[in-house]
Amino acid sequence: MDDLVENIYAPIEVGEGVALTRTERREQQARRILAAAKVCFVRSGFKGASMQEICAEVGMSPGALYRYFPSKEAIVEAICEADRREDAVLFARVLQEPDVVEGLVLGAMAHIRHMHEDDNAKLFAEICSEAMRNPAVETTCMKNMVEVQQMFAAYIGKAIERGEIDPPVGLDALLPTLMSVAHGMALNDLPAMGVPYEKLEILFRAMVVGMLRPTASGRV
Amino acid sequence: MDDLVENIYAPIEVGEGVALTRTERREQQARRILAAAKVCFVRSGFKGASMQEICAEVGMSPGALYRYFPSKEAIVEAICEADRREDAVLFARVLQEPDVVEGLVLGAMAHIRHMHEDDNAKLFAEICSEAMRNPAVETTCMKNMVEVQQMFAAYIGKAIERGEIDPPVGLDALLPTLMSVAHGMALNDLPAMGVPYEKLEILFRAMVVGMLRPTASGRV
DNA sequence: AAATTGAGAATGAACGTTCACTCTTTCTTC
DNA sequence: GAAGAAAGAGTGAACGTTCATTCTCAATTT
Repeated sequence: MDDLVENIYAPIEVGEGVALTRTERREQQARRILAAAKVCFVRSGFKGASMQEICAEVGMSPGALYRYFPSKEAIVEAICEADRREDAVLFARVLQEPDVVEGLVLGAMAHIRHMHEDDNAKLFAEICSEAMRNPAVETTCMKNMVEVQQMFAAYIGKAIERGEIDPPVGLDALLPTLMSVAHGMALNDLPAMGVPYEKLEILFRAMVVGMLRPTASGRV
Repeated sequence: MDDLVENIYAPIEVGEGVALTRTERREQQARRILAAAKVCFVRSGFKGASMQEICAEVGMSPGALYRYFPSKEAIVEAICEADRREDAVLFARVLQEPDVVEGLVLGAMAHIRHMHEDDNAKLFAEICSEAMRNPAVETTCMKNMVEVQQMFAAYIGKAIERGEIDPPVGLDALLPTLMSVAHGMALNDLPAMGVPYEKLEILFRAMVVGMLRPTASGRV
């Protein structure tokens, strides 16, 4: 971290003397800025963190930083975009689990685990409130949510067709509710509040069973 | 709203020519400021809303406003305090319901309904992210949460003693989880997303039944 | 030589807060 | 109960600071 100042034009993370192309270096610098900005936003909030604070965190002058991002708003949007994408990728793994109840438990637990690590819950809380008044961020969140929701709708829909589960309400009500439940558990960072993962899993499974109502024929 | 400017010393909301005492007037002005500040904070966020914006919303000069609150921070804290208290009062009603499952359903639905109205969900999202870095707000939220949680712990604990329910985990894990679930459903403002109250209620009841496991003897 | 990357001072707008002041109400004194 | 002093409520310009952003220029790479 400290030796970055020594030679500012040297490759940033030198791995066995590998030289970086111009565009590679540019991308690496941009990533460095985003990582530092995330730290600042978690610490001070989107509005509360100043460009100077971010500059200090990256170890870069304002002039240099503005070569990579045209505005603070652009950094905020890039961070939200990246965070939401990370989340969507996490959920995608679920689809491989044949048992739909276990699939949802797996997905929720991965989500909660992810939020618990690296201050992601704090960032997510910030994104949620920002999305309520920043149209660009709102669009990003909406797009992500719809994407994840459609994915799960197909996953759960197939289980219904196979007759494995029999939910008391339609998918259009079931899915937003399921997601908001997982959302709440992740946002509150229950592991940080002393609730162990195992108990969380037991409870979430109980909830999912209650909502999906697995049929006798669906049981393994 | 407009005629407030005509005579600045007249009672603010004149009801049948009733004159207000000094302190009554002061309290009324303070409430007026808080109401206007809430509108601004929902619109622009705690950091995003300026004192000028709040002044314009109340129809008051900065000098006057600072007679009622010593700082912007004080207004933020007062708003958070009031919102959390409102929430706690709402939950308190639940305790009168003898059936514990119905009590929790009632509480959660009231909570969700309350959040859906008056932009309370937006304010709550703001409070959540503020609580993560503002110690004063964090304390307010914590105190409120502990209070509500203890109330519910006693309520559910008694039902366990009576043998009406048999949850798979202890109260220390059950309560935070239950609360974060209701929290998530309220924060996401599911009614605004097109999920009707009735279906929400069906799903929440199914979840609670799954988590509390009512016994045969407890059934009505 | 041309282009890229960076530093860091400078810029103007906006911020929270304070100030000197005016107007209204209340209290005191006769 | 009228006159005058004291206190309270409100105004809006002004203050010092901080903000996001830009500008000028030097160092480095191609």
